[in-house]
Amino acid sequence: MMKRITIKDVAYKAGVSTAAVSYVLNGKEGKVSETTLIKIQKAMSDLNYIPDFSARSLASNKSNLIGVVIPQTEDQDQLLLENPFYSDLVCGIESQLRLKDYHMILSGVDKGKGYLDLSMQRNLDGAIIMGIYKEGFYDELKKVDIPIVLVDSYINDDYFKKIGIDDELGGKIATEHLIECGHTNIALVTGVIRKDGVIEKRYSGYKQALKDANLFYNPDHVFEGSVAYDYGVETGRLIAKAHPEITAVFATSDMVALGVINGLSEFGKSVPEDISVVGFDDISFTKMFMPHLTTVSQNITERGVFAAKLLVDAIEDRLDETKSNYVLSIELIKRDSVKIIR
Amino acid sequence: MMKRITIKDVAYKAGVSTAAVSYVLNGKEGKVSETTLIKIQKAMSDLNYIPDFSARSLASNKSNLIGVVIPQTEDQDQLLLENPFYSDLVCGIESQLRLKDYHMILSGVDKGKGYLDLSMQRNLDGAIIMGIYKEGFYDELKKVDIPIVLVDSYINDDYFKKIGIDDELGGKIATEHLIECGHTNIALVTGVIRKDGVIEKRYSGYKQALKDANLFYNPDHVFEGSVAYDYGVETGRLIAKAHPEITAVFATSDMVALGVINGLSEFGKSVPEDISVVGFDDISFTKMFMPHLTTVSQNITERGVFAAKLLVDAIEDRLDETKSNYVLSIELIKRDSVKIIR
DNA sequence: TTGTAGGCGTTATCAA
DNA sequence: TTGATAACGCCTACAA
Repeated sequence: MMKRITIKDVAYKAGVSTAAVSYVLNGKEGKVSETTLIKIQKAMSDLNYIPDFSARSLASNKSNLIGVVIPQTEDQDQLLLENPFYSDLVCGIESQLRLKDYHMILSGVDKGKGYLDLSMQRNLDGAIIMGIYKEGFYDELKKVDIPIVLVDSYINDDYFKKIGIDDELGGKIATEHLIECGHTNIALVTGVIRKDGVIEKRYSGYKQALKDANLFYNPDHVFEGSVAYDYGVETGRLIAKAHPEITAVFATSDMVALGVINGLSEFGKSVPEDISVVGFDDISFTKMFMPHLTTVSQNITERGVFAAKLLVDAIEDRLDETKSNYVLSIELIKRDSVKIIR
Repeated sequence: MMKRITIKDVAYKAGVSTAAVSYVLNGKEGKVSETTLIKIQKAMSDLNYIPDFSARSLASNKSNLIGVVIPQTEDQDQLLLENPFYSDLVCGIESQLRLKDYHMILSGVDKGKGYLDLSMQRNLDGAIIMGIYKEGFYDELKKVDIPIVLVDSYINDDYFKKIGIDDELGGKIATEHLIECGHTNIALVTGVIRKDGVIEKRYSGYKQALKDANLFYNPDHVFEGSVAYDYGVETGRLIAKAHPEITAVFATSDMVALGVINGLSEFGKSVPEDISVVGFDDISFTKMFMPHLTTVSQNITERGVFAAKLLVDAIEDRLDETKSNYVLSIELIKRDSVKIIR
């Protein structure tokens, strides 16, 4: 192991005190004279000095570490990174954090255990949490007292910065589009509708659109299971077999939409000829899938970037304290999975 | 912020010295008596003690942090996490690391900059590097003197632990399968063939299979560009338009294979009826794609788990020092994208 | 088996 | 504008 170059070595070489070095390290301009600044900078680069963040964190309580939490599979074993929605988000977050000189600890959260441990152990400067968790989880989070950005959560608590989209509107425009195209029997295929979750809002939007169009809301046409691909397949089959009246499907995630399409096709139903499908998310994968999916786009990577930027701003104290909800725009992208039937 | 509980508080509450607490913290059994052990444990849980890893890292040079590096997009901006191959791998790594009480810093590496900085700053205990980088990168890595696991690299240096598959064999069995099915004009669609990379080996396997079957190797049938989806589309179109003689394609990644299939279909060619395709990787996506892709499976998530396990073993010094290459098994998964033509 | 105390690399306070 | 020096929380000889 190469001997570690410390602030002392730099100070010695530059002929100044460690305090001076620390000042320039932390960009405390004005604390040192031009000449010493230059001496120190030279010494640092000559010696190839690399600061030790552990020491810095110990002394200053600032770690430049951000915790990023994403949901896990049911068995709490694997991260849901295979879901392109989350991986896109993480990409955005990472690129922005790196830009701002932060590092990211990506992890799931163990069942039972909370996130308190990790945040305290590592002196996290902040955290980005995706998905929704049980109540106690958030209470714990508050105890740590660091800035936290919640992605896709309708938790009603101004302590947290929340970034999301207007999910209700999303559900509404997706459904409206189908209605405009002449569909009246529109199924909803969705994940579990839980309080404070995005799904609940999309569901509301769906119902609202039906109501606005004076269409009958049929609970039998709501298929509530999961937003994963497999549930889509299952439901697609079911619709093909048992619901000839259904001519369109609004799926609350692209993944489940793709599943529906494949499930339908197993029974000879094709999209959009026989049944129209609208998805939600606009994951990068959809471009590879035939037919190209009409979907509600939410610019996922950009959201990751935004979340990271917001968090860093909060950490570095240049944020409007009062604002806690940030809503990004969405857009219906019309592609080839919807047929006009009148 | 809740006042931090330190080792001192615990010691005081348990009526022992801080040293004793530190001993039990580090599982130095035998250093403390049964009774003090119990007292300390009680004090720890009563006070809800959470150790500070920064301090620990500073004092002991052990951070329980692992660096994980994955390749980035060309512009060095975003991680390639949208590539399910990497996200699956990361899932495997994370789950295993969490199990062993390590955390993961996931990052790309900035152009120009090396990885030395991050590893030194954070006192990384080890690193997992995916993909291949330029020579200097590895030299730097060695300077840090921590265990390193390389995924998918044929770098010839025993300093690093390498985990991979027999890519040459993979290329061979994929091609052989096509040959067995009667194909003689088999195109190769692949990423850039670079030294010490996996692609080079798969390419060798391809050539070897042709040779073994006394088939003519036609350089015009090698399409070398990238392993990304878009290049596949492009090449699929090209083959459809300009290469009627080609009846089969071996694509060196599933992503590019899917691209080829879609590119072909744009010109009315369907798989496997008109052209057969074999992929490589067996990413989780393939199950959603029609036709189901015949591919060389490499059990990606498990590889991630294995890489993490290997690294932790190396860090904790229970590894056979002499062994530096670990080769995991692969398997040809026959699905629906290959047609028997004789 | 237990406790004391110095040190890890940095920041920050306070004098100079 | 500088420089000693005491924290920060933990580990680990060394001594008791």
